[in-house]
This record gives sequence, C-alpha cells and structure tokens, in this order.
Amino acid sequence: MPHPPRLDEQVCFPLYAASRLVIRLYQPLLEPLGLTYPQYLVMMLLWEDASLTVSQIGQRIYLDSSTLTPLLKKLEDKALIVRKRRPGDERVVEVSLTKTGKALGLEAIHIPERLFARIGFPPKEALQLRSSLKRLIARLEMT
Amino acid sequence: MPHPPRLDEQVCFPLYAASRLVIRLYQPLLEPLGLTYPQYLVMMLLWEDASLTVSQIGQRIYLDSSTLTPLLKKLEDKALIVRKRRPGDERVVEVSLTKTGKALGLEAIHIPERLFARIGFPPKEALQLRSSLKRLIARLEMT
DNA sequence: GTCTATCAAATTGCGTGCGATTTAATCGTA
DNA sequence: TACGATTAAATCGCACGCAATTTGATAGAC
Repeated sequence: MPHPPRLDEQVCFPLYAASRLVIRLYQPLLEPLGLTYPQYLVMMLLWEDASLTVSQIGQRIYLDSSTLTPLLKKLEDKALIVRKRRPGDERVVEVSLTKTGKALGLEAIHIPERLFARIGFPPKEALQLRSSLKRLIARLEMT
Repeated sequence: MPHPPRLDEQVCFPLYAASRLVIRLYQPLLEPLGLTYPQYLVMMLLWEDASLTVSQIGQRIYLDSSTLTPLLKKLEDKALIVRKRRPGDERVVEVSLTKTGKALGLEAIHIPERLFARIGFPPKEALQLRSSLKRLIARLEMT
C-alpha cells in the first residue's frame, strides 16, 4: 500500500534532529569560550594544524567560502585567527591561529568529556554510531 | 596526554556533516515539488495528520514558533496549507492541508526510495543507524 | 606576450534555527 | 469578578548554509 512519506520511517530526519539537539547541548559549554558550534569546528581544525587555507577548512567540514568567509571574519574580530593572502598566490587566503586562539584550545580540553557526560549515551554505542556515520559520509562524498 | 579537541574524535561532527550532506541530496528531489527540506518535514506530518497546531508540529520536529511561523507562512503562500486560529481558544493556530497540499503527498511517494537509491547505503546498516539515532534522540529529549 | 580558461574567495539573496522579547488570549485564585 | 500568571504565536536580531554570481589572480594555449 503506497502512501506519502512518513516522518517515522525516514533516516534523514533522526540525523537532522539529533544533530540539532546535540548542537544545542554544546551551546552552554561553548558560550564561555565565545564560540558558536561551527566556529568551534573551525577552531578544532586549527588546534591540530595551526595554519590552513579557506579551501582546506571547507573540504574538512563541508562548507564553502560563502559560509566560511563571514565566519572567519568573526573569528578574526575575536582575535583568535589571522587571515592573510598567500604571497606568490594572492588567490589563496591562509588562516592561522593567534596566540589567543591557540590558548583557547587549552580551555576547550574538557568540552568533549563534559558533553559526553551530559548526553549519557553508552560509550560503546557512541563509537559504533560514529563509525556508522563515517561510512555514511564516505558514501555521500562519492556522489 | 591531554590535547585540545580534535575533529576526528567527535561524535557530533559526523552527525552534523551527515545531516547536511543528506539534505543536499534531497534538494534535487524536492525542488520539483517546490519544497525545502524543513518544509518537507512539516508536510510529512500533515500528510499523516491533516490538521495540527503549530505547537504539535514543533514538538514533533523540535522547532519553535520563531522558526515555524515564517516557514508555515511560506507554505500558505504556496497554497499547500491554511492557518486558522482555533475558535474557542484564539491563542492556538490550527494548520491544515489544502487539497493542493494533500495532492502533493502523492507526488512525494517515491522520494524516500529515490533518495535511498542515491545514497546506496546498505539497508541493514541504515535501519541500525536509524534505531541508534532514535535512542540518542530519546536521551537528548530527557535533558 | 596576449587572451581565454580556471581557480580561490568574496558577495548577494533567501531560508532556516534559535535566544530573547512581545503580544494577545485564557486560566486561576482570591 | 478583577487581576496577575500562564500559555501559544509572533516578532526581532543574529549566525549560519547554500545556490548563484562576481571579483581578482594565475595558468595554459597559441
């Protein structure tokens, strides 16, 4: 019996809902650092690699310059990063951590465990969920 | 050895990334119906229950009136729904399907399977992912 | 060397999300 | 039956996301 799509039967909706609900939980943890969740993602990349181009950041978190440019400007206003055109290829903008931005990484160290404690999801299932999501993302990247 | 949070180790990021990537895949399927993804979610609810209040919709998809009001007005502009204050309690707004809106449900019947085909994710793993996400959402709802 | 194609960011316009506040209606209780 | 509390939507301000276009710089073909 064919019928119009039902919310309960979808896979995408729980993805969308869970994503937004978890980001809401992050909020009170990120607020003391003065970061939004997408800003936090960019900072995480830079805490690992202190300098990246806009494109490299975009490839890692699946955002393009139309989203990143304003976001990066906000991080620059907060003095967490600097943006500099690459000498020798002025098309490329290099984003790098400032001392303040690097220091913020230390303040963020306990965020993941605090978030995890709040959710109270079984660690085993969390790991399995993550690996399942990563396989899904790998498939989505192909298309 | 404590270190700043790393993107690879997070559970939330794959959630956020997968959600956005899947929504992107929906786009070309929804475009012929003239719907965005969140609008599609609302329509799915109404295809099941032809009349719901703004609050009821919000509870089901975790959005509040500040997001829903403008979205519902757009659906009304497209003549897919009507919004009417409830006689007897003027605080409540009843959202109901128009004939056009109901008819659109038939055009949407094959969207889920077409999307699923595009992703090419093993059905077994998809079901397991969905149930895991639903458990996660249940935990998130408690807080 | 010039001219076109390509490339990286930036810009623009629109649709969410969401915290915070406002508006209007109803409820509860003295 | 007043009147403060509560409730449901709406409004406002700000920060994403993303399609489409623009801007400016470099690369390639001739």
